Amino acid sequence: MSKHSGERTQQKALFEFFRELAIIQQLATSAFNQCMPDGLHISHFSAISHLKHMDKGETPIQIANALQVTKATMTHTLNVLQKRGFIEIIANPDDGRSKLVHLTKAGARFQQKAIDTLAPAFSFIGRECDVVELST
Amino acid sequence: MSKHSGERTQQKALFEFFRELAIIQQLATSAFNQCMPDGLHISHFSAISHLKHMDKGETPIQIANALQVTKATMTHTLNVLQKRGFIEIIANPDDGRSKLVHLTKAGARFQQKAIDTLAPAFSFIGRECDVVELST
DNA sequence: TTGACATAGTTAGATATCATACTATATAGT
DNA sequence: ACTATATAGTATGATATCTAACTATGTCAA
Repeated sequence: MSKHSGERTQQKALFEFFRELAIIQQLATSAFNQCMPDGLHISHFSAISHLKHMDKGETPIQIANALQVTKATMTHTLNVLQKRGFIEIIANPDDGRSKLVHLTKAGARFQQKAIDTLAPAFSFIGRECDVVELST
Repeated sequence: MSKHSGERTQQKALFEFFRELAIIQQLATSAFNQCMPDGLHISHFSAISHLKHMDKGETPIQIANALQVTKATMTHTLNVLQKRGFIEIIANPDDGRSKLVHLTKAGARFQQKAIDTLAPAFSFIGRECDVVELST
């Protein structure tokens, strides 16, 4: 096989890999979204989950980077969460340009509620695959 | 460790797995989209790529199922592609409710152009990982 | 100190996607 | 044959996301 046809084969494999990745992720996203309580989206859950892990307030930019979305998108997401009362946004005392986002008690309750709602839908994965090893 | 805490650990691992999956997919999608020629989106590339693999005309529903999007979304995607002249949509002779989608020469050219544009941006993966084995 | 550049966040406009409701055609059971 | 149900596709309205442009604040170098 020529070097060129090998590269083409590899290209094809790459594209198919990413296509499969997109499909799996879309299926998971769809399933998540359909289970999300109160008409919220997985992006809201992700932001709140990130905040819960962090415990200390994070800047919108930090959250955007962690979740790999643009800062404009994060502005939008945080507005929704603030209107719902799931987060508090205050000025960042260390940087006049910036803000700090904190999870509220209601936000933490929502996160737990979402997990409880989602878990049954995904429990089949736990039955099929033993992924406990993945967590340390 | 109690059965319950084991389940919770597993839950956490699952959520983190899907979060990572979403981030990787979002990075890949973003990179794809930034490289897409003519201001098109990866969804257009995916649909065209699917048609190219199929060679025979497919119904919108078949394409939607293959790419895991809703039929409403596929209607939208196909409208864009049709306006660009990348596909032809005809009535399905076997089913009065349905249609058949065919790739045009221009559509095939676009697909090749997209691959040529995308390949350099993703070639680093080929250098880092030997994924040739994945393709059969 | 001040001016150039960098960074945080917002705003505006575009688009992809979804859920829902609708039309038209097909299929199956009586 | 007729009616009920299912399926293919479209239309509508909502939302999440993106890019680009903008404001405000911080940083650094001359």
